[in-house]
Amino acid sequence: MKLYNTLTRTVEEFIPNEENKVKMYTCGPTVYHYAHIGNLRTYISEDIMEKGFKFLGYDVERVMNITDVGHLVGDGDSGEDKMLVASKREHKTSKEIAAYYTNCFFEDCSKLNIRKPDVVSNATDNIDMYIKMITKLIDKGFAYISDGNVYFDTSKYADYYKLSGRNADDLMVAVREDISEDQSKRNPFDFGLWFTNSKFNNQELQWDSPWGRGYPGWHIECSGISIKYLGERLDIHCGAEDAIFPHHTNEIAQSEAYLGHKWCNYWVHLGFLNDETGKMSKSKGEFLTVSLLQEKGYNPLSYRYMCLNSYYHSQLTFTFDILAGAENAYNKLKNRVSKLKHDSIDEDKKNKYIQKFCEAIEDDFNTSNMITLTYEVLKDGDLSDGTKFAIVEEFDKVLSLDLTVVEENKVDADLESEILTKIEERKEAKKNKDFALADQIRDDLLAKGVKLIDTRDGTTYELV
RNA sequence: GGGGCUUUAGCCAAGUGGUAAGGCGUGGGUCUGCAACACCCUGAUCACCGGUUCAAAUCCGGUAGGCCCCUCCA
Repeated sequence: MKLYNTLTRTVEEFIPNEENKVKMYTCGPTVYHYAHIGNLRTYISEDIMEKGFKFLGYDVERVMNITDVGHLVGDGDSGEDKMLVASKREHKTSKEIAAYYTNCFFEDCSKLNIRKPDVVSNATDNIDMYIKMITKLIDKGFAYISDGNVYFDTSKYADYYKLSGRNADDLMVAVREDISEDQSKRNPFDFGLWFTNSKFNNQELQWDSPWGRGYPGWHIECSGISIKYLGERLDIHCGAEDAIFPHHTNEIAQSEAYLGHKWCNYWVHLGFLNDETGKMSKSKGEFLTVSLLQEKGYNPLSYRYMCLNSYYHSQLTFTFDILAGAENAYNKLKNRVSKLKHDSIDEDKKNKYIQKFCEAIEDDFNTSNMITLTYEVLKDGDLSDGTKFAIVEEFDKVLSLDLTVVEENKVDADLESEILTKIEERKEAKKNKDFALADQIRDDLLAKGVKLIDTRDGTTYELV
């Protein structure tokens, strides 16, 4: 199994801590608003990883957090906590906001056939763990208290920059105009572990701690939840590429300082989905949600197909033209599978393709080649239809494109008999060379959403 | 200012040393009363310059463009 590791910037052979077992942690969403399809791309990729490992026979334990506290609003830090803004906007409590958008998030995931991880944990449900970690970090000298807040001292942790490949001298402090430097820190890149005295004073969610009533910093959340549920040695930590610095950098520092040994061996970063102007965001341009795609008539799985057509590590640009192309390809592919007869299955030939599919998984989750392989199967004149179908069914355990799922004919009995009558009438009209009538019948049905398909064996229909 | 990633046909995209997978679209054809569907055929020397090599899209150096990050983001 080959995997690109951000720690070394190379593709490495994946060796888990425990044989045949993968412990993976995946950074989850901040639930103050709907997820856009760029957010969801990350979870599609992680879903492929989880299912890919399982397909290869690994026992996968996967954990995801839900960030329901401690995030700032907008692009600057002049505002308030994101959860708070949402609660004001919608006249709900932070808890209600989080519950509502968490639910929406998993509904979107479901539409994209993203499996819900085994363990999903709210940031606010693990406060005791953060306090335990912060206490130990202070005891060990890695953290200090200043102006009521607890900070991690980056100067005490030698390998602080190993993930990001940067160094302290070259980093700019508060590089963005709308961000001011926190004067309470000893070193400019120290980060907050616990706040009792933040610049955002009306934080709704607060907890008692040894340092006073307050709330946790963002980074401690992922470390805490990961260690709590997956233990001291993690195999894979996933997240989007923008989290490399500072989020994942800080996670490594605080976790390894806390544990006293190496924490995670493989860091996997998912490429962004950009729009034509660059990074997709909720405040800029069209807010692209799964629901919006559906309103525009697209199948969410076309978007999944679009994502799987490329390498998870690369950036991808979204336009509706590209999505339309993907939808076209997806529909054609699914259509071909649906026409396969369910005859005999040749297990040997099937296994050869399964083997090739495993090789694509082992090639750092080469989803593009998984799809290509699907086309190869369908084209292979040496395979029976039943064998092809059985192979595609196996592939779809990872691809999750519903390739072998037959859409239910949502036609009620009355409409069906009407359609069949019309088809007979049209057949009669064609026989009498009354093509005007034949075309009229075809157009009438199409207006009702019923598309006729003429074949050598007669006329069938499908709903459009 | 610094760090990282990236550049393959109209579009999406695979490919990490041996003369460019796959898909969408286009064009042509078969089928059809016509059309749709389906099927067949159809396209690039890999941003540019230089180097290493018998041999480079693939390695090295440089130039140009794009994207991400530098205390909110998937």
